[in-house]
Amino acid sequence: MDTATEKHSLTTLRDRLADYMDKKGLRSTAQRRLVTELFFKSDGHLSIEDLWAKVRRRDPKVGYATVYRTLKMLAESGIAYERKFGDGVSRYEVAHEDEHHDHLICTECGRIVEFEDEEIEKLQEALAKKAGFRLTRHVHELYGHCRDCQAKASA
Amino acid sequence: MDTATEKHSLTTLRDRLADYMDKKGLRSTAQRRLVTELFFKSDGHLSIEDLWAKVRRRDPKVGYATVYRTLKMLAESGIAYERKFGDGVSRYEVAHEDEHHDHLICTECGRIVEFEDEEIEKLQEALAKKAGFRLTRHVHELYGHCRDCQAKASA
DNA sequence: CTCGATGCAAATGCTTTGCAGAAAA
DNA sequence: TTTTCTGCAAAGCATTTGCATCGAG
Repeated sequence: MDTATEKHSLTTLRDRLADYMDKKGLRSTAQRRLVTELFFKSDGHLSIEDLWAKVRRRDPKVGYATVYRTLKMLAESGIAYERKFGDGVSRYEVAHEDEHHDHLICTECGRIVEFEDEEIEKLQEALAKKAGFRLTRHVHELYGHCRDCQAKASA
Repeated sequence: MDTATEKHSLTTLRDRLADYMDKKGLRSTAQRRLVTELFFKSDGHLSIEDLWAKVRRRDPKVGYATVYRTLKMLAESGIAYERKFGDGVSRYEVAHEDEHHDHLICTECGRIVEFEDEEIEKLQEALAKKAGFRLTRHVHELYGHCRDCQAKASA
């Protein structure tokens, strides 16, 4: 494992991407550099539309399909995760190595909070094994109202 | 709570539905009776398409939209759950009172196995509380390969 | 030069809806 | 008769893709 300071650095992400593109013979274009940079710097959980908006502030000529295809590339390379929460829109987030988390989603304001729980991971692994399954991935999303929205509701 | 013997009976489901339709002023039609009966008798996790196929074996004139709208009605009444697993298709299953379960899904053959885990439920409730969330629902899906598909793969 | 990448527009795939005719109540 | 329901076809909507053109290597 990397040291704590460089574990989540942008440099690491850029290197991983460069390796992947090199191996696959993919080309480095101005559009791809723009899309990936803005993606890496974002908070995560962006829809294609969200990222496209950011990209177009810098270069209005970039097409939706390019952002779409670049995010797909990031997902295939393992640098991004593609998530579908309940609203029918795909969202993407940076996939930091050796880190895994799930999500709490506020159905009032759309806020997304990440969580990790070793205990739950172990239980689900054990339970899958008992059912004869070998797990490859899982989806664990908790929907509800965040503190702020509860306060607003009772005000 | 009902006695164990009638807890999951079709009679109970039919009664719950009758109550709901009565309260809402919804009408009992031949199509709705056919769709709901076939749905109640099925194993669960049916797509609209799946149920439509069953319905049309009995009455080829029933339209897709009628099955769609009837399932929506069942979901709104709380008699069915609408689920979206990774494949972009909505699936419906009977929502038995006082029972909750999550799913193991084989990404090879599509098999769906239900599971329940008190421990996990408690942990996620605790964790949500700590984050200031009041939970309304959750999605917990475990994807992997079932025993049969593992066997096939190594054969 | 060559082959992959881009931008646009059109195609998908599923869900949802408008509407005229059919049928409960 | 009045109001809801049905079936069909069309509209929505996010995601994907075909293709002529552009540009990295």
